[in-house]
Amino acid sequence: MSETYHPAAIEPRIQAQWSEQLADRADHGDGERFYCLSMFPYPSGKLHMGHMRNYTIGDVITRYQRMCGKRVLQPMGWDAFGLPAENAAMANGVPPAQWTRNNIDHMRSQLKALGFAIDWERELATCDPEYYRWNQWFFLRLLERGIAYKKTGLVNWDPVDQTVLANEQVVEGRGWRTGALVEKREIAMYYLRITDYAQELLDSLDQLEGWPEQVRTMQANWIGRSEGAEIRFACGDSDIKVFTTRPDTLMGATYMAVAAEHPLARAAAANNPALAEFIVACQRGGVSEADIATQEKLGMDTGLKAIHPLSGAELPVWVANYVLMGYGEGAIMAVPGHDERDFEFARKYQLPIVQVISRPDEQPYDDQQWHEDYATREGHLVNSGPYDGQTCPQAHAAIVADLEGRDAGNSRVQFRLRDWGISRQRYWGCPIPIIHCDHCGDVPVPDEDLPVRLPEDLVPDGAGNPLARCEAFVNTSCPRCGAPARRETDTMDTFVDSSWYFLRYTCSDNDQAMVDGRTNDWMPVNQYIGGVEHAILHLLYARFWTKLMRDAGLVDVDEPFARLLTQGMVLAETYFREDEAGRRTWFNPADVDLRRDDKGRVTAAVLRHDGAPVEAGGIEKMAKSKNNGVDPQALVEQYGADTVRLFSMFASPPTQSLEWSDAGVEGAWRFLKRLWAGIQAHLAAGPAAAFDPATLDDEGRELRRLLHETIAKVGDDFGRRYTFNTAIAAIMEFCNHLARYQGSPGATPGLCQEAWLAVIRLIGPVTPHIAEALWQALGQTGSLFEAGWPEVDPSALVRQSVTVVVQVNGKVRGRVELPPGSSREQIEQLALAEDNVQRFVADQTIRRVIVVPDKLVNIVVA
RNA sequence: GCCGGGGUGGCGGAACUGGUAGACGCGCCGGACUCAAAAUCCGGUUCUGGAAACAGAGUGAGGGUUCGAUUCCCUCCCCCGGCACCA
Repeated sequence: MSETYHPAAIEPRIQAQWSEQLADRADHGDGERFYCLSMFPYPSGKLHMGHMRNYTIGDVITRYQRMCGKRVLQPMGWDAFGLPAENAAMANGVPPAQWTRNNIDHMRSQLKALGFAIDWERELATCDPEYYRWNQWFFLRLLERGIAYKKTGLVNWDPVDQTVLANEQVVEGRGWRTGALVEKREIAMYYLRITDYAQELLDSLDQLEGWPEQVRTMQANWIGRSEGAEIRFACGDSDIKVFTTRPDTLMGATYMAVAAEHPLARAAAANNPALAEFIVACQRGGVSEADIATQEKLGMDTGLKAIHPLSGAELPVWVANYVLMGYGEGAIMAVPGHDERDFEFARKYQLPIVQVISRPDEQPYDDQQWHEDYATREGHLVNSGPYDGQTCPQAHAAIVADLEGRDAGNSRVQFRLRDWGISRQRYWGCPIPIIHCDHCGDVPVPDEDLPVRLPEDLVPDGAGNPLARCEAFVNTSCPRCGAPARRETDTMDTFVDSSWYFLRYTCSDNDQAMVDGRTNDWMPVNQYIGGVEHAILHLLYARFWTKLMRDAGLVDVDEPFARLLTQGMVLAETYFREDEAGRRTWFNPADVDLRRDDKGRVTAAVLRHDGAPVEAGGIEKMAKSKNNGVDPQALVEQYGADTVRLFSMFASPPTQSLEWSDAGVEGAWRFLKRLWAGIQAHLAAGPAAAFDPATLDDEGRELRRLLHETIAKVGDDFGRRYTFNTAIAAIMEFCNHLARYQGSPGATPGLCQEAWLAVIRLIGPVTPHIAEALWQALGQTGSLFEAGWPEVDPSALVRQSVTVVVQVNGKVRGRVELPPGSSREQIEQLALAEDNVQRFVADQTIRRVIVVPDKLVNIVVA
């Protein structure tokens, strides 16, 4: 054993041993199965801290579970299709395929250097035809079942580049490359009927007890089930169908509003140039919900009148930009008296506002000013003819019944969730296996012709999909009639790729089927780990896809992920200088030095190479745009993988954001050096004889109690709480005690040996290389990770005495020592005898004494 | 705008079920070792007052419940994530 800690020598040696032992294979060992999965990365170039943190969390859980005797599957793969590869291609002229595969090779080697216990035999990349052929195959099954279908949808359109833009490519209403004002455009796309599964996706959230409550809440809100009524308003020769959650307010409807894309709006615009112009104006701007929800509410009267189904009143029909074509029917009945958005709109356009629900305590209704209580269901009906005096629930039922009687409406459940549009007008994705034939229409590619391979040599230029211009790809013949035909050039949403990759890991070598029996052996994933930013979309689509595969008889599970851990983001300080024009230049924290006052407060920041000051821009998510990214690779080279792993687990609990700190990394490095030195000193003292715990002196007994308390604490933190930061803090704390004990004259070497062996096993999941090396140095044979988790000796936990805090009126005034399990009377008596307590109780009357056994006494005086 | 989360010393964070606020680490201050520095080791470190014992204040702001609130309830402020074509 070398005298000092040299990770650069240890880590490759230990990794080679693991590799030789096939230690990381999931089909190695015979314990209970445990599937530990981290969200696979997009191969963006190099590993960033978010990846590093995500995979370290997964590895800690994997190694801990393996030490507990489980047979663990921890796979890895690549979410390899997507927009960044096209952007890189535009910037560098390199085909996305080449760029992506180079990145994968580099990032794989980075992951291997970090010592993750990954079963690399199962690696997959979604851009491999052997993977995406099953996207295509299953899409064709969905088409047969009617789950996949074609309809039109709205997209962002860049009129200059003549291309569809992603929401992130729309910056302040303009195309990111051209600066042109973005328009909404309607195009034909393939959709999946996720709304057919809305109720099940909602109901089964209750079974996901291993998921964070906030994620379940977000998904439930996203699915957005609401109960209400569908109501039909006659309008000329047709009906306007609306959905409302408040049929009880029907008598307060004073106008109708339809989306700009609503057929009625279009029809009305045909001979109304002003309206046509307004509808065109509504086409401006992006399609994202955030854009639409924050824009100014605008509208225009169509001149059409709808007939109120109960009162027979004529209601004006408006086009309004706050009505969404994608939700409900693309039309609403407006009740400005009791809906805040309708109220605002009615005030703006001087439409009538009618109160139909009473206010609390019969306060008068003020139609100049919105009040929160207007939207409640607490009151009774007013101004509603026959329904006056009924409560809201009574009126709800009565009005729906009357509508049903007139065939003008019925009860209905509505979901906010919309069907999943999977078509993308992009090159770097999985081709949709459809052939367009002039005679036969849209014809599915026969199974035996799968996969439809994506040509890998194209380079996008930002103006449309290069696949559409690739004759070799597009031109084919119709599988049905043999006539010349064209391939579909849209590709699939990359969320399709990531909706089932976790199933494929279980059988990635099977070239005959999408999944097989091994899939059911491993599923569901016991622990899934990934960023909270995926809390809704990815996780919802993966749940949905799993249910689709279940209904196709391919898998048995209802839900893919039994337990979910959502990790926080990795943040770092930002530094910048601003020029006269207000443009900011950002400097990497690694190039900035801090000045401090004598209390350690930061007073200034200067750029190292020129010594001149820079401004602190606050702590932000690590990002290229702010130049505040810290490269894990550089730190691994400087300190070794174990130090970087240790710091990233120690700095904050996994679910919270982690603020990067080079000084903190230094602290982790120092701890590992002390650990090494402590064991070095222990070994230098000669062989440790066996010892009898019963013969230990007070110091020895105390140390052994701390050791076994620490073992219990760390096991709980790793296995149940997933608070790795507190586990590491407890290990550090114990090491401080152990080093002090070891250096004391009466130390028992056998106890030190027991303690060090336990410490190494406790820290092993976090810093596996140093732990394995020290395990060997302490004369142990076989791998540390085969050695099992240390067991708590209950006899070591027994205390001689406990400290009880004494409060007077809730303030701590003293402490008393007494044997555990002392009676209330004993505790109270000793507490009252304490000197400082006496000072506060002396001339006062004791009103009450609260005793929390072995912990606290509160004496209430007056 | 809507949905979800967060706010505790100079800094990252701890306090798990309403019971000692500040564990552990960083930084800073003082000391040891050294010709010196680095590394390492020892001591101190929430703020205010005090030599100390100790006292007062203190968990984003304000209010409430309770013997007792970082923890539960109400109102407000600020920051972050998601919003369906970023992944």
